[in-house]
Amino acid sequence: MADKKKIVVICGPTASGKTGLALEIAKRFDGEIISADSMQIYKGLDIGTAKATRQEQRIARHHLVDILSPEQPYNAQLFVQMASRAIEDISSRGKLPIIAGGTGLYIESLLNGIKFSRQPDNTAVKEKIQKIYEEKGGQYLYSLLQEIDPDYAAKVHPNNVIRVMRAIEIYHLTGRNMSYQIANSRPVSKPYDSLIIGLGFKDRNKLYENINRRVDIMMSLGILPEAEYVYKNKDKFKTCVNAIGYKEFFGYFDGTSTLEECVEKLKQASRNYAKRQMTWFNRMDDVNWLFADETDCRQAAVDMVNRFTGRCINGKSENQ
RNA sequence: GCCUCUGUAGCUCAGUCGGUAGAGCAGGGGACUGAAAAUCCCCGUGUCGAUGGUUCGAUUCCGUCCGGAGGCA
Repeated sequence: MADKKKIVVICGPTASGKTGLALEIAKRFDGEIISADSMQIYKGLDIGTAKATRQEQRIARHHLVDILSPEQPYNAQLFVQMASRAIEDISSRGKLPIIAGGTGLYIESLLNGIKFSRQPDNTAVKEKIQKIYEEKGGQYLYSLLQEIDPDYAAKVHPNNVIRVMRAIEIYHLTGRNMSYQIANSRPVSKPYDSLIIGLGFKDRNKLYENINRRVDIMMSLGILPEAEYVYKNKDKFKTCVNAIGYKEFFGYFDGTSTLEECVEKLKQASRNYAKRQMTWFNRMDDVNWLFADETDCRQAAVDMVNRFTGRCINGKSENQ
């Protein structure tokens, strides 16, 4: 326990103020920020992914932002690898690693030290499974999974084709099924000594208002050219076509819907996403929740980190 | 003023040849081990516009009234 690296994690739904809080903590505690975000990793996608601005990034060093080009794939394994390395690096220089982001799977995988099995290039196998799906349907795929891995099949809904395909894929690539992977991927103890701060809202409508407002701001900042860039490359940008903020405008570029409709669609998609994020983070263990709509989050978070790190970089707390 | 259409869940609309209703979306809850900003699961009582009438029984048929859309003058 004693030699585990200390990290601070800031999670929460989109538009809850993670970026601002992370900067504040970084400033006060001499920290560096590691983005736990599946889309901010991409260069050229700034406004739609709500990256910290250039100026903000100057306040504290950012990791895992702007390091892949949009045609490159990104996934949980890569994140865990790169984030672990970044934590080592930051800690070795005596600074505090701050993980901030909204991608639940990534954060949880990192915190639990999930070891993903070695996996060779999977595109061929993926295509093969995809073809089976197109020809024989989801029910058939599911029956394959039932044979390969009855335990995992019992946990996955037959309609969840992506999961079913992935489980079949992992079996073909590694020779071991998903249940085996899950059972053997967790170390005995968690790799980091972590303080997890969750940003939540007592009143969900406040969160939704924040989201709507932020989409309007994105419009004024020029999200449209970014969206058009993704639209024009949608066949190449395999991972980031999924980003909320771009695909909602495709109808506008196709001429099948108005700009207004697309903006509404974007707000809607963001709200739905925020709710899914809340579900994920609510389930996670050891989250210290702060409610952005009723407490002074900044100060409360600073106090928490203070207690956690046992040091006080910038002197006294503000309320004295 | 006359004629036609229309008023059903927060929204868009089905439907009931008269036995008090159901989809999609929204909303709520949940799942999640290499696509995760993805993918998937569960949750539907609402004076069926108002009011009279016919009927054992009306949201459904008839009358009147009040909204809304269109057409003719």
